[in-house]
Amino acid sequence: MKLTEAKQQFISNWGAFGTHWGINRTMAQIHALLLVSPDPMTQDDIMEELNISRGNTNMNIRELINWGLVDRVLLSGERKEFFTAEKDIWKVVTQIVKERKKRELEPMLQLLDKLENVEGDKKDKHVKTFVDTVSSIRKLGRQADKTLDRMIRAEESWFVGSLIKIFK
Amino acid sequence: MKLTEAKQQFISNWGAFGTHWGINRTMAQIHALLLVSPDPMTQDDIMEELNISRGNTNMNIRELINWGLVDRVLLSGERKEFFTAEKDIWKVVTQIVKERKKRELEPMLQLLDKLENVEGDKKDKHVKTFVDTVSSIRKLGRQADKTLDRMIRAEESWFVGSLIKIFK
DNA sequence: CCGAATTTTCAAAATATACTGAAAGATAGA
DNA sequence: TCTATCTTTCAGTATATTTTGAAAATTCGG
Repeated sequence: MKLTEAKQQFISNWGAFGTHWGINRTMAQIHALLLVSPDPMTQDDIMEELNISRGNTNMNIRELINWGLVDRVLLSGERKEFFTAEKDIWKVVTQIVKERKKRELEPMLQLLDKLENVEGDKKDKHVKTFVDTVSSIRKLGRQADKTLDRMIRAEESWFVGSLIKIFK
Repeated sequence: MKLTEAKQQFISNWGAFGTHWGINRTMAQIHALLLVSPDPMTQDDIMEELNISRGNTNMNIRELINWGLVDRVLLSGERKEFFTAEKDIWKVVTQIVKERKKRELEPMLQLLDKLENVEGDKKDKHVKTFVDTVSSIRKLGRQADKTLDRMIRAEESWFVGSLIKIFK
């Protein structure tokens, strides 16, 4: 397979993959493109390569920057802004975990804390089932939260341990 | 907070949470409802509780059954079908991991294997960056795949280890 | 086998999400 | 400061996804 075709397949599949995880197709595709591009690219480069509008490109680059996955780069002598993606996949994963934890897991845990204190008689099976379920989700969530913190700090844990051997 | 209100908040937030992870709102809400319901429910119960149509209810229940998160239950003397959700959260998580691995991770790994064999001169920096990126994603993915297998088998690993202490 | 009860299907409608492109805003060199 | 270049915004449009509801299919007791 030729590079051009391989690149297209990678980008298109990465986009589809992203949509299964609540990430919009274009954002995932821009990320994929930058991941496999050796040099920083401009908005116009990206627009052209992916056949998308200026507005769309701009919006999704910004979002990628917010997620900490893409950086703005200024090349001396160039007026335009260039963009580049972090290539160390372990860092990419860590960054995504960090953000999703903050945006989704933590608010969910706060909610569960609140819901666990529902009024009512624990002998009522409806109350009991509700409290038990919420409580077990909360516990699992808290545990995951702690573990992910450890992973982010990249100091211990099996996952980091086994992966660090491969990547560092 | 009263049970009714708590239940509603749980269901509605679980639905919103799901959408961030590529799961449709209704499916997540039905799951949430069944999770906190002590007894099996019929389609009509669910329709009424969540104010959704028969078709929608039916389709999403089926999908939850496909995911292995909900079971059809036949109560003796009852013509209607009843539905119930697995309440053991660890089993729920394992089941979701198992399915997503099969549906998303494995196909992605197959693609990456193929793409890593792109033609071309490795000294060309475009080829090199492509191959390096694909290769590092593939390696991380393979590692994750193995680890998740272990987690599914629930026989070892930090995560299981630390969680099993809490849940079993 | 009949027919009422129940479940499933799916085309059409509703809703939610993403994308475009032109205009406004910002920036930097002359 | 002025102007050409580049970036950002956002209302309108397009696309994708979800939901409805009525009709078709299935099921089960008699």
